Amino acid sequence: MVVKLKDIAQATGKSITTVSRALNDYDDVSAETKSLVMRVAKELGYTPNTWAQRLQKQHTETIGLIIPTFGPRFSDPFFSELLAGIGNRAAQLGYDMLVSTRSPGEEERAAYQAAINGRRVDGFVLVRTRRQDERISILQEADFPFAAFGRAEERLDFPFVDEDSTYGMKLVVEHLASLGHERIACLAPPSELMFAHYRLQGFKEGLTEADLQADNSLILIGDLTQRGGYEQASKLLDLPSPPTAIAACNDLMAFGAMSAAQDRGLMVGKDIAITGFDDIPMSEFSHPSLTTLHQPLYQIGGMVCEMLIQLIRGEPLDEKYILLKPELMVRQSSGLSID
Amino acid sequence: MVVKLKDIAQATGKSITTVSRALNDYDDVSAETKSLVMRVAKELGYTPNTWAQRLQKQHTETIGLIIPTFGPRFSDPFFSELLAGIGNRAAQLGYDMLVSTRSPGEEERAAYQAAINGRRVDGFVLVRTRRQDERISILQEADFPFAAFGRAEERLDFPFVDEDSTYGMKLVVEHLASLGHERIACLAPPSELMFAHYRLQGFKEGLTEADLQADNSLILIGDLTQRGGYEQASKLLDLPSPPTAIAACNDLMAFGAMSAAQDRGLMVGKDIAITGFDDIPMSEFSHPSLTTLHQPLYQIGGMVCEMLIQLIRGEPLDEKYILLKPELMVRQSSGLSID
DNA sequence: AAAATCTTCCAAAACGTTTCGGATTACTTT
DNA sequence: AAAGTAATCCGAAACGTTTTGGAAGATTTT
Repeated sequence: MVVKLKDIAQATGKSITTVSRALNDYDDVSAETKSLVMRVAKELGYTPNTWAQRLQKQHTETIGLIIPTFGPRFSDPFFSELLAGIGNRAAQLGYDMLVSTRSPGEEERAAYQAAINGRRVDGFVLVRTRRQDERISILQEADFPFAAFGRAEERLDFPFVDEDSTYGMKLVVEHLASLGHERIACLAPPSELMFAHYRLQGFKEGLTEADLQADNSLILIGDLTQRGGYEQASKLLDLPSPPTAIAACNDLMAFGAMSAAQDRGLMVGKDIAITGFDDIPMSEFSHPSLTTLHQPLYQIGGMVCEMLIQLIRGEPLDEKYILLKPELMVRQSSGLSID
Repeated sequence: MVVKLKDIAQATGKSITTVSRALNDYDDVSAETKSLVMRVAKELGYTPNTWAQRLQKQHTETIGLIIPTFGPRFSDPFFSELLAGIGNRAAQLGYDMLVSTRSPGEEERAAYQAAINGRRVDGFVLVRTRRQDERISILQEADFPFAAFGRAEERLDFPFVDEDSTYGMKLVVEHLASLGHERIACLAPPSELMFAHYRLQGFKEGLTEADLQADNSLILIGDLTQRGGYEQASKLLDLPSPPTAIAACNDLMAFGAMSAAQDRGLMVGKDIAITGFDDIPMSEFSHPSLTTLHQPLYQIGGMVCEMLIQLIRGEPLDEKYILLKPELMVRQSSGLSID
């Protein structure tokens, strides 16, 4: 049988109220009673019933995270890093994390609504923001706390952490241009994703600044997976005049592109330059190692989580908008100067 | 304001009881009343308060997953695949998933105790079983439902899914031996992990069956990360007479080993053979692509989850013990015959 | 016409906790 | 000795739901 307050009350001869107040360290309970109650509670192995507590206190000490997926899975290392960052910070701050996956659309909407109305979580971490992001409007209308990794199209006001993707892609293009590349292709993410916008913008600005011609046939959209990168890069490489460099908008697609190049007998880092974005742990160990932009995903997860919890607790936010500068990690895949 | 049963009762002129029963489709409510209640509930945007429901019903429709970590993170793609499998199956069956990470020891124990006593979840999925696994005894003593991915040392009786690692490693050794390798090294996992035991056993049995000498100096323990694989493989490669093949016990270490070899100017798949275990999505796209053992992690996650939920619901289990045969995926990293 | 059976409804209790608003006792102060 | 103040304690209400055990009325059976 599970021990409840009543049992402790009986064992100590005190009332339920007093036991409760003793355990919560109220100061209208004598030191004596407190220590008695504590001792007995420990002896009996008491742990509070979470639901009763939550029903009463009206908050859950739980944050929610609904990962948007297109296929059924989210095995993207990008998410695992982020998830780890969020989860561990949450644990440190005494919060649980409720995780699920939904594909954007009716299902996702319903999941948010249910969680909000059922007060299942105290707030949400939003990841991979989209241009017209209905999640944001749902949460804002319900006046429900959330913090996001990523910005939104319209200048909606909510706390976020984001990296300056535009800046990052400019760095990459500048790097490639400085190596002598003139036909630089881009593997872009699906355009409804907010970061697709920023990265593509950076890519284009980078070309302009390097006095290079933008060629739309060299911008292909991939689904962020290795397979997608492979397929789109194959198309690029089979063009009559293929690019000499491919800037992928995430590492996974870059790996796919590397495979496509290697399958065509090209030596990545010599015959062709390939770059990524994210710097997932893998990229340091691939062959050749991947030139990419470092995002401290684990830390970012922690930051978003902390923001959210401050928001939930009604504490003032240290910073409401955080924009990080990604760092260019030059490795082998971009190679040396091509001339 | 959040809509509750009382509001619907008021709006319809029925009692709270009737409203509750109408919404739950009891058959002592007239069809008329039911549809009225349903309509009004929809109009008002009613969603039940989860905690009140749980407090009353005494179950949570939530499964727990505590990922054991050594460092602070769990960005291992192995876990993300598995997590995805568990989470999606759980969602399909109407369950939430509560995820956290703890490093084995006091912290982990406390997390389990709190979740059990606070009835925070209905059951646990246990991953990465250990030889003396206190989690199992805690759960069994509390008579708390759980299903595991992995077996345990003592023949404790609990439902599990596992792959036959011994068989898998034998396949690998056989494959390497058939290519002419005689000095085969092994990158083993920390020995307290249950699967370390099975994989090492398979490795040794494989050697015996191939009439090869086991050489303990060729068995090194790594921490399952790329970095660990890199470091341990470096030691092997710097031996006076280095191995010609390295069988790593997971893909991540295999990738690390590949880097170590490549950094020494060796061509993997030609100068040295390297194999992995798990077949994470990455391994198909690495260069060279990795010969490894395929485990359907996503499906395994789903299976364990389903077992657990059957257990929770008191339904008979389709199968209580599931042992899967991993499949050898021969790719480039093991190369061709070496003579 | 009385008794039995359905059908439809509901008041009240229960789940385990926290909190509100006193109540009691003991100790100080007048 | 009476009045005031602290220090402890506790009964009852509340959180929002489900379930128990019946009640009321309509219909059928005897």
